[in-house]
Amino acid sequence: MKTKDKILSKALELFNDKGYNNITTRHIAAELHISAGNLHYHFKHSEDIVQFLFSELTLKMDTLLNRMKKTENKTLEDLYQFTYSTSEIFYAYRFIFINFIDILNQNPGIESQYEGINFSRKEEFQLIFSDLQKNHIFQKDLPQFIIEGLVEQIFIIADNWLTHNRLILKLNPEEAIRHYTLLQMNLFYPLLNKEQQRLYEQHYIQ
Amino acid sequence: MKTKDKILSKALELFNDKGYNNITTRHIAAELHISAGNLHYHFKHSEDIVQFLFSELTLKMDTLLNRMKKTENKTLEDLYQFTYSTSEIFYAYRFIFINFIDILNQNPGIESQYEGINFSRKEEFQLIFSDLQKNHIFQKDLPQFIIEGLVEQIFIIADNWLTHNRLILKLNPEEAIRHYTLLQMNLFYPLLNKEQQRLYEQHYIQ
DNA sequence: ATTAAATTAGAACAAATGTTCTAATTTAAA
DNA sequence: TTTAAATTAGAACATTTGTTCTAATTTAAT
Repeated sequence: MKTKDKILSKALELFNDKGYNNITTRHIAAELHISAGNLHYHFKHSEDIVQFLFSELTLKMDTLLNRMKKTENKTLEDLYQFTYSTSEIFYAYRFIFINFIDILNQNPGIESQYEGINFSRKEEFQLIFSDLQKNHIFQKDLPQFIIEGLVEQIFIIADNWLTHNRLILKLNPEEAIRHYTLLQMNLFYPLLNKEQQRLYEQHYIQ
Repeated sequence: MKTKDKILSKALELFNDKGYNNITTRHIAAELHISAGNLHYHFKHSEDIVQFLFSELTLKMDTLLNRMKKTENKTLEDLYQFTYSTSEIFYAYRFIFINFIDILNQNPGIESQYEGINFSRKEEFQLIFSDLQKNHIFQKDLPQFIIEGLVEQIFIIADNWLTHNRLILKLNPEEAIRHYTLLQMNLFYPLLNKEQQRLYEQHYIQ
C-alpha cells in the first residue's frame, strides 16, 4: 500500500477511535512510523486528509444510491436494506457524524458535497414512499405533515445515532448497526396498514 | 455582575456562537477586557468553566422535571409544554449538544450528571405514556417495541436537533424551537386514536 | 485609618501544533 | 548505468494554548 493510502486509512482509524479533535498530523505520522515532514509531503494541509475521507464517504453513498435508484417497485425490504447499508457506511466514517459541525467549519468545501448526498437521499426516500403508497403498504389518508416529518426524523436519527451509541448504548459495531437500522425502520411501523404491520413484526421483530 | 459570572456568561455566548472547539480562555478574557491571568484566578482549569455551565443546564432541567412530575393525569398538552421547555433550555446551552462527546471526554465528571438527567427524563416520559394509555388517548394494543423505540427516537432527536438546525435548516431561535418541538410531537401522532389525531391536527398544525 | 484578603494585569514557560526547508535516500525511467 | 524525479527524515519556525508567578491595586473588615 502506498504511503498516501496508509495515511488515509490510519487517519480514519484514529479519528474514529480517539476522536477527531484529539488527533493531529503528528499522531498519524507517529503511528505509521513516518516523519511529520513526510506526511506533509503527501498532504500539504491537514484538512486535505479530512477532505479525502469525506470524498470516500460521498463516493460510497453515491454508489449505494445509484444502485438503489435502479430498483423499481420498492418494498419495505428494499427500504430495510437501504437503511442497513447506509448505517454500515456511516459507521465506517463515524468521526464525521460525531464532529460534523467542526469539520464543516474547518473545511467549507465539504458543505456542497454533503448537500449533494442529502438531496439524493431525500429523493430516494420520496421514491420509496410513493411506491409504498402506490402498493397500499401504507395506510391511506396519511396527512402530509406526517410524511414530511418522517424524512426529517429519519435523517436526524441517521446522522446522529453514532453519537447516541457512543454516549448511551455503547453497542459493538454489529449490534449498533442492527439496532439503529431497526430504530429507523420502526418509524414506519405505525404508518403501515394492519396486514403489513403483522408482516413487519414477523420479519423484523425476532 | 461579578467577574466569575461575567466569564461564565461570555463563555456560554462564545461557545454557542463560535463553536466550543474554537474558543480558548484567552478569547473569553479578551472579549471581557480582562487578563488571562485574571480568568485563571477564577477558573483554575479551563474545563471548570464547562463544568459550571453543565451544572447550570442540569439544574434547569431538574427544576423543569420536578415541576412536571407534580402534574397528574398528564395530557398531550402537558407533553407539548414539557418538550417545548426542554427545547428552550437545550437551545440556550446548544454548544454542549453540538460537541457532547468532546466535552464528555475532557470532563469525565459530567458523565454521571448527564446520566442523572437522562434517567429522570426517561422516567418522566414513561409516566406520561402510562397516563396517555390510561386515558385512552393512545390507540390500544400498541406493541411494546414501538413504545420503547419511541423514547429512544425522541431522545436522539431532542439531543441532536441543534446540530441538524446548524447544518441543514438554519432556522432562527424561535422558529427552530417551535419546529423541532413539533417534530418530536409528531412522533406521537400515529399512535393516537382517531379522535385524538383530529384534535392534534386542530391544535398543533397551523 | 490600618490591615489583611481578594482581585487584577502582565510577564513568563512549557508543550503542542501546522508547516516549511534542506539534505539525504530511494525509485524508476532513459 | 546514469540521471532526474519522488520520497523520506529531521531540524527549525512561528503560533497558540493552558497555566503559573509576581507584583500591584482594589475591596472590605476592624
